[in-house]
Amino acid sequence: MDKHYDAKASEAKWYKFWEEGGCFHEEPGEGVPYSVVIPPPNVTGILHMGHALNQTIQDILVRWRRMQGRNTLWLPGTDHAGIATQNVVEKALKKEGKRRQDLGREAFVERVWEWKKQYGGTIVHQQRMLGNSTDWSRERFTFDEGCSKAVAKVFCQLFDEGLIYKGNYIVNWCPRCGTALANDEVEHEPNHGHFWYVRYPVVGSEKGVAGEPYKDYVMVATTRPETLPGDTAVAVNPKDDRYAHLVGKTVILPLAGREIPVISDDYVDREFGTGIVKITPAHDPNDFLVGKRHGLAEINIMTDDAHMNELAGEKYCGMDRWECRKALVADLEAGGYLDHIEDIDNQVGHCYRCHETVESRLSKQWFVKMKPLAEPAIAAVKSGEVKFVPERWSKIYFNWMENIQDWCISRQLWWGHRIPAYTLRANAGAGEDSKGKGDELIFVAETAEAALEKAKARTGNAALALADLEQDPDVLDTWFSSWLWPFSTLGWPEKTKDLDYYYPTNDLVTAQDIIFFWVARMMMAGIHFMKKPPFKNIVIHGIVRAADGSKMSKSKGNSLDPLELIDQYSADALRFSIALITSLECDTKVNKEKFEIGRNFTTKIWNAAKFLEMQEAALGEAGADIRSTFGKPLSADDRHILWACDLACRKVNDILEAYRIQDGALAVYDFFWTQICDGYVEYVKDSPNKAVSLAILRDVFWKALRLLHPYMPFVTEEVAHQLGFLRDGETIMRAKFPTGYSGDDKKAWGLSQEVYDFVNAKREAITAIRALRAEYKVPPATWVKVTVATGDERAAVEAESLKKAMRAESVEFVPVGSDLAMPSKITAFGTVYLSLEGLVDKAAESKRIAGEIAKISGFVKSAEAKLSNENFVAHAPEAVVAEARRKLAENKEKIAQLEKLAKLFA
RNA sequence: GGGCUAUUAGCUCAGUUGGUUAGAGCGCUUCCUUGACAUGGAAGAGGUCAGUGGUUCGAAUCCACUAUAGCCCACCA
Repeated sequence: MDKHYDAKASEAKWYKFWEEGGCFHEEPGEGVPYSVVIPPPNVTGILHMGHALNQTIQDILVRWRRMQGRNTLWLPGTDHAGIATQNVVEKALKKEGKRRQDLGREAFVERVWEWKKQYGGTIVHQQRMLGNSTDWSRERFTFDEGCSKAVAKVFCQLFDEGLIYKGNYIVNWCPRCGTALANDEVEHEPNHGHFWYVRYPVVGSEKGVAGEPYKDYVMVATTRPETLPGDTAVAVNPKDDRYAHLVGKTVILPLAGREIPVISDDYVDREFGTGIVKITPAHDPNDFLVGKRHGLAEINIMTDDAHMNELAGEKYCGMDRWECRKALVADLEAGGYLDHIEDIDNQVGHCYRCHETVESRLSKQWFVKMKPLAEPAIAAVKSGEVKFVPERWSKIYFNWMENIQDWCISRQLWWGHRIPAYTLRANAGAGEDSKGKGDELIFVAETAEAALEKAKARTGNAALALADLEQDPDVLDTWFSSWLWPFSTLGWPEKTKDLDYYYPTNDLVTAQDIIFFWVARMMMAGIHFMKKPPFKNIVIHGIVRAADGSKMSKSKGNSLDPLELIDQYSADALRFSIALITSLECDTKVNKEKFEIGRNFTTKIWNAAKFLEMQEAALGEAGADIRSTFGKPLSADDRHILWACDLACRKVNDILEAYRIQDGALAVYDFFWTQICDGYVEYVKDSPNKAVSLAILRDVFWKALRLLHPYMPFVTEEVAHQLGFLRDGETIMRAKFPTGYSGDDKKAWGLSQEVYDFVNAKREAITAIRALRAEYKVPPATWVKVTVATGDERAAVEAESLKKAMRAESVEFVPVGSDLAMPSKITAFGTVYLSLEGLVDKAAESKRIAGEIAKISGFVKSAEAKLSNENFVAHAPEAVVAEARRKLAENKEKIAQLEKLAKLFA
């Protein structure tokens, strides 16, 4: 083996080997399936720490299951990310001085596809750097042919079932981009605004003179005076005694002169403003809901680009909204309607793309009725059919699902799945019955041809042609394709073997921020279209944060780049470190130094492997099989490591079964570093039976590598080959994941908890002597005399190995209770005494001892009190009581010895 | 305002149904380049588990309140 591990070369080599060798691929058929779909990253994306965490967890689960022998599929892919991708391409166009409108829809979409072809693979290549064992032969794209088919079918089915409708709704509207924005696409920012107090005269009251107050009016406070022409009511709280007498009356809308009712609604906050609100259903989301409850008219007074329309009144028609605000406020003042103006700090929504102030606006959009879909999805989690890990996330899921709102699925973009709804062009013969209530005739079908047939049948006009149909210009929300991801990627709506075998998937691993957008919707779609929830477990992990706890973002410059970390430390180091420092329970703060853990561990593994190789070479018996130890006597240390290995194997399996990725990393780290390297390797160096010990080391090493493989795929593969555990062409990916030793083997080797504890006790004794040496500043070169008071007859056998470890010229054994005045420490092995032969400063030592006695006395006192408490003795488990007794006795003995010592130094 | 979560060593975090004198990594102190490894080894210092009260023989763990921090939703006319 080389002196240093070349991670870069190794990682490139093995990934190529795995991918080209089809190691990530399985065919449906035999065995128990285990499948996972990746949360598809945006095709515009580049790999960030969130991906690294998310995908590391998935790869650990997937590699582990594969090694267990499950027929495993981890399906990769990307999301077409409508608005983000369109934005990227628009930016590129801008550099050429063009807008998308200059190209026209078709050419623009073509242009986006070209962009995708050229740059869309970036993240897919970056994922390979992580070592993901995704089956690239099944890679999908939410906008590929199959997924598009699925989207069209789903839309049509939901429409036929009456679950999709087109309706007026209040949406966040960006006047500059000309599109509806999802709630998460609106950024709220603090704003210094004003509160305009406006008087609405009560009908029947006398009109005052201009500039003077009306005698009888209601005072409304508003931050949006320009929406006043759209008011269709004013509202008060039903419990507000101040205004109870007004409810049911009508008031005059200033300037417009219309009469509007005074209504009462719980939405109104008595404490805020004047306690009276103007209701503008077409321009405020809350007012919209109030309007629905009270059957109010919705008057849209603005155009798509936020200019006033004719409904705003002749004077304001054509004005920009801010211009209108000025003009209208001036007119209110002139008319005596304006009482006063107040400063107020509030929040105003901005478009996340162009930063224009978002307008709440009534518009025709497509919606999915969510309630009927949500109910079975709630039930699936309630019944335990689908589980959240950690379980608490189900609360958040229920909270959202039980208050679910209809989903606005139309977007005024060009890049995305075109809505499969068609209307007849104006000049086409539509037939008499299609006109009437102002509703347009809509034909929803998966293809234009099918829509045409429907149109012909509906209108009775057989002469209609495709050219007479006009497709809805909008596209669907990106999530409308991702919510089908677990089955559309397996071939649905076709009946494929993959779908049959791998659906439902087993685990879905994602961060908390898309539980609503994605997880909940996948649940609904899976249950509705496949009749089965799309996965069995939903594993939610935290978010990766910067060292100061803030979100990582490129603009802040506080983000770590996983690719840089891979370059500097290796993919294994990145994976292991992130697994070790991340708990599912909460967010993770990371800084660069954290990744040294994984890098150092990689080095440790490499060096330990070198040790094994060298020792075997020296012995001239390279690669002895564990079977060569059968029937041979094993030392306590040999049996100790075998027991520890067995424990580790069981532990890691149990831990991964419970998705405790972090604990698994810790367990395997501790097993390798503490048990194998610090413990057994140190023993092997001086083992009296090296051939046997090396065979054992070889065996536990191979088990450790396999336990580690899900976390550190590359270095484990490399070392497994270097040490000859695998032949050329074989891979650790397909090696069996260790489950521990058989009961028969353990019996034959004489393994037991007792032996394991004995060796731990022996090591404790060694540590105690080292500590005593350090306390009394005995130089390392000085060989000391050690005495051990023990009743354990096994101890004497260890005298030789103790000598070396303690750097003792002699180790003497005496019976328990021997009266020795020497510095000592009590261990499970026995009490160890260190002969100093007058090496210390007596005064200082005497003082130190006094302090120590005081400290231990405190404990003895409280322990005595505890043990004299009848209730404790009666209720506490036996082992706890026994342990307490033992500790008490031990500490009493400690004090006795210290007192002897004190006399010695007095 | 509604919902959720956190507060344990200087830092980042474990601590699984309540039960030893509360652990790990990093950092820090001291010592050690002995043939796997200084990206290492040995030893050590450092915590009244945010606060107050309650339940209990026993609380970091369960309950209530308080303080502080964070997240999500709704967002204020």
